[in-house]
Amino acid sequence: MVAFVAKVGDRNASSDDRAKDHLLKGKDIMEQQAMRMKSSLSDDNVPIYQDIARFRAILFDLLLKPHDMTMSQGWVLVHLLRENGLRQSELADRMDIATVTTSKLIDRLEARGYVERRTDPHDRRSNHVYATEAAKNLVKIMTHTIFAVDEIANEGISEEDLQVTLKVLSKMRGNLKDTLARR
Amino acid sequence: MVAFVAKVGDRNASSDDRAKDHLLKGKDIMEQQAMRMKSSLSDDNVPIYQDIARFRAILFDLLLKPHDMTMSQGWVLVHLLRENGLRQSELADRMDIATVTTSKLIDRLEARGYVERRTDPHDRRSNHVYATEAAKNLVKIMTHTIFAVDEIANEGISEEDLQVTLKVLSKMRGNLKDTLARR
DNA sequence: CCAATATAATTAGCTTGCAAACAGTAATCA
DNA sequence: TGATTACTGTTTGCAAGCTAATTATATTGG
Repeated sequence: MVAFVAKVGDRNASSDDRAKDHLLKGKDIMEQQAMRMKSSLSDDNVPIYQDIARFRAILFDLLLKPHDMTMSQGWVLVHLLRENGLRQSELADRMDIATVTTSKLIDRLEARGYVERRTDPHDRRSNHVYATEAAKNLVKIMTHTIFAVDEIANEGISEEDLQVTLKVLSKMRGNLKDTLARR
Repeated sequence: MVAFVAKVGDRNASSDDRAKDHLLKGKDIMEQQAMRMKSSLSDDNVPIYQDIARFRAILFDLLLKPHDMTMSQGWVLVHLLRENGLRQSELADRMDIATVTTSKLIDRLEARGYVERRTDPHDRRSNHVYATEAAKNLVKIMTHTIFAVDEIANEGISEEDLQVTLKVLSKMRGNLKDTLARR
């Protein structure tokens, strides 16, 4: 399997490209080369974040299916049982998703009786969302499912390497979040 | 910020739970505890794979928007320019996505003239997909975009830690893929 | 040779995510 | 006070992913 970066590297080095390159903001070729080596070992490692997230979601939803629940909806309940009565916008903040996404997640949860919307009497724009009794079981199930998925994903990985990885991923998330926040 | 695993840990240790625990397959409490420590530093680190994938996709699509392209569609073109004429099912294999997803991605790309379907004369069930001339520019843009996203995401992370992380993520992807393959 | 099975692509229908546009409400400032 | 500005949530419309079912074609076993 040939590395993607190696394959397209030559094409990239053309003066034509250099001239109209605004994505890399005028870094010189050597710097670009260094960055390229750093950013990904091979083409197979570029979409790896997407792949892992997708596989984890499939596995998660597979394990949650018998309990009439999905990963995303489960996370809503986890957040609410930690801070019950959050406004929808606060919930969106906690989960780093758009308010419109929260809105639809709550629709589905409310339809099945897991949560309840109550309008704030002091600010009638706001809905506070409360987890119902039915939701409480789900958190135990979520906990089990998280462990089950992690157990599978982390098989054969040393504790030390895993710690480094979690530290790095945490930094990455911060970098990306900051960039998207100030766009 | 209190760790999720710590908060729900006590509830988990109840004998009731242990009895009907089938997700963790009878591991004893100490083992569960160890696994718990290993799997995630805190609740904030559980959905981190989803977050990073989502943020990367948003950033990717933001950078590709001026070029009338999305991340997922761009990857199709990258694969086709490496192995032109792949069948749809082969493309799905390469990208680790379902064939139905490939089908729709190709629909959108074909509508804008980036790819072309040609029925296999020897097996009329199969379509071979060819990238057109219009697609070739996109690969250069994809390359730039990958670098731009990685540059942002990897800011302030040591080369050494990044290597460890990519090695770990690669293993994780393998673990998850294998598990999903044999379900 | 034909019936059963397998494979390739699509259709239908769902979830989760986004952006843009809207309505309703609250807050600010002139 | 009244007009403008800002915030909260929803509607609409789309992309990208999935499963399940369908259609058409190949392959295989009896």
